[in-house]
Amino acid sequence: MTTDMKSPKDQIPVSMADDICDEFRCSPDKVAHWQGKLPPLKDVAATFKVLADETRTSILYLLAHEELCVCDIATILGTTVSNVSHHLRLLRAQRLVKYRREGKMVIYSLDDEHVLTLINQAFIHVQHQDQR
Amino acid sequence: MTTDMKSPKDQIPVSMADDICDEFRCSPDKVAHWQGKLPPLKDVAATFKVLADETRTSILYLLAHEELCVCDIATILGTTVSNVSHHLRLLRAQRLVKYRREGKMVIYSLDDEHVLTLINQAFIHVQHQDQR
DNA sequence: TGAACATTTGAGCAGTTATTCAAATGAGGT
DNA sequence: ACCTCATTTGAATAACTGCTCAAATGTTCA
Repeated sequence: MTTDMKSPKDQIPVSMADDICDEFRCSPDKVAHWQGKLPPLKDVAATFKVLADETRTSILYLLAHEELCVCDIATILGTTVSNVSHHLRLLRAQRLVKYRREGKMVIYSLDDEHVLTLINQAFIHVQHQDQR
Repeated sequence: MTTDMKSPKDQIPVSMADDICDEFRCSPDKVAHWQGKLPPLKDVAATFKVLADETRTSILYLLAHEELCVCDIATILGTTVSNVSHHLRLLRAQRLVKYRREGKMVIYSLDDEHVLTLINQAFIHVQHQDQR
């Protein structure tokens, strides 16, 4: 899960970076128009990265319907408890899920209803793509 | 970009798989309820995977506003033409962008308005997360 | 035809990611 | 205190991803 994308320009010493003029080759106007106007798409991509894993989307989908313990999630998804726990840690860090202890078990539930909108939209997108 | 997640159960010989009863440990009812009821979240995750890269979301964002040649995209994003071309190939395979030749140049444009909904939702999600 | 430019392609590399295993932690029951 | 069960954690590994470079393809123009 990379956080920053490195622009090759950053590694070039300033003295050599005067080929900036070359940057405006094809359509100077179009290129100039976008100077510094790009929104923070890094964060957007990061959001998608969290959802770009079947195990994680499945966990979120399950928790959207009912709260579950780690063991149940692992059993339902047909994977290891350890594996699920690792993914839950990531989802917890993103504050997408919350948890509470109940005896020996830890019960997880959804902590962000809004991601469901995102998942549902992706669902629609898949169907939308299939009929093409 | 992985397509399938492997269930460990698949590698276990049938004779040993009779510990299936153990699968229903914590909440048999909850686990049973989900048997075969999970929607195709693999496709959903795959959709997110395409968008889980800053360069690609940036390309889509740019093309949502105007059509551009490869060189311009590369210049605006501050990366290599080659790199952009690789990403465009992926987006083309997903039918998210289309292209036409114009002289020596190849002009790319958006071919799927619906992904913008997804990107916009992700934007909202980011803002929604920031104020917590 | 050949030079110049725009784009594509393939190979290789470095960094990242998902999964597994083994060991550690925590909590309840005897 | 000990044993058992549920979960967490860390290390190790195999697979994947994005980027770069060099070479190939395609197109225009002289």
